[in-house]
Amino acid sequence: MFSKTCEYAIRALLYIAQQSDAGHKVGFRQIAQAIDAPEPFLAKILQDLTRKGLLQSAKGPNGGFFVAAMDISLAAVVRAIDGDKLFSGCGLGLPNCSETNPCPIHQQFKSVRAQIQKMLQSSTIGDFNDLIAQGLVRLKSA
Amino acid sequence: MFSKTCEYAIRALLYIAQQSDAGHKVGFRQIAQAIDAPEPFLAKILQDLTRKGLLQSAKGPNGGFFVAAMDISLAAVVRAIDGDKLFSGCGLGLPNCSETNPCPIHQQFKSVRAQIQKMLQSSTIGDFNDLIAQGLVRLKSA
DNA sequence: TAAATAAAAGATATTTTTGTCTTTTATTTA
DNA sequence: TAAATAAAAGACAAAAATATCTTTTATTTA
Ligand code: FES
Ligand code: FES
Repeated sequence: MFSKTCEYAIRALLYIAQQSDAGHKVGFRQIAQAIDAPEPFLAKILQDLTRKGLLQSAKGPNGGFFVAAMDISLAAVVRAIDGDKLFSGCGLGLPNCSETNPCPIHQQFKSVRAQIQKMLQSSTIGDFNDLIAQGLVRLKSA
Repeated sequence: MFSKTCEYAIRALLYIAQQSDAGHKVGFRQIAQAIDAPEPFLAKILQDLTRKGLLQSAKGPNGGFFVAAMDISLAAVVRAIDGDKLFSGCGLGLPNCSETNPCPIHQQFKSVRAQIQKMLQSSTIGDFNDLIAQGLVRLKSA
């Protein structure tokens, strides 16, 4: 569904959002540990998210990553990392999905695609702060 | 959503099913042309599908690929090629998606996943024969 | 100002996916 | 049986995704 990069990005943002909510900035090592991601790879992803404005960072002692806008949708994150293929691309990989030139599964796929978009559009990275803080959901395996 | 391999597999099966319905066996070159796929790569995929019984082949003159069972579901094709990650895997890439140890988006994702499965389970490779024969849907771009 | 801290950037490496080429085997028909 | 046809198999190649390592830059605090 999502690329590995995108999975790490979402998990990292959810974690950082929760930590920011609790008043903490976090370093990428700590984030990598919290979401079980490879450190240098995650660092790259965080840099990218920061450049794109989905995340903020501060250098120096007491620095780290933090979230300023809790109302960024998961859809925005997916779009930033994976592009909008998931939201408008053809299910069978054909170019230019359209009503006038549909592939066999176009109608059915279109509706599924809309469901996915709805799900991602209606959740923000701040929506899960409490669940995460209370330990009711996980961001890593172990 | 699906891997490129899986996209080619579905498009190829839909094409072969329609041709079989019309009484024709087809060679992999013709299939590659019909669905706009790289010939040798497609040949590999067809071999794999044949080994797995989703497709039949005949060697020699007047040979080619053909479909014996029109009632194979698209879900079975996806499962054969991409495995069942799409049907039971975690949306955030965590191992062992489960109710008791859910990730933040588990509930929402579970329902989307079920939608996808329903769509793929309720369509068979023979369901589109007429639409394809009438040229009402496409299997390639140009 | 010096030292410590932490992110940013750049170069490099590995793995997986996707795509290609050549040889072999099986089948049919003349 | 010989020739033609077509898939099967195996080795190989390129591209993209994923992951790692090292150096640089900015910031804070003592
Ligand atoms: S054309 Fe394939 S999903 Fe729209
Ligand atoms: S645990 Fe993530 S979708 Fe179920």
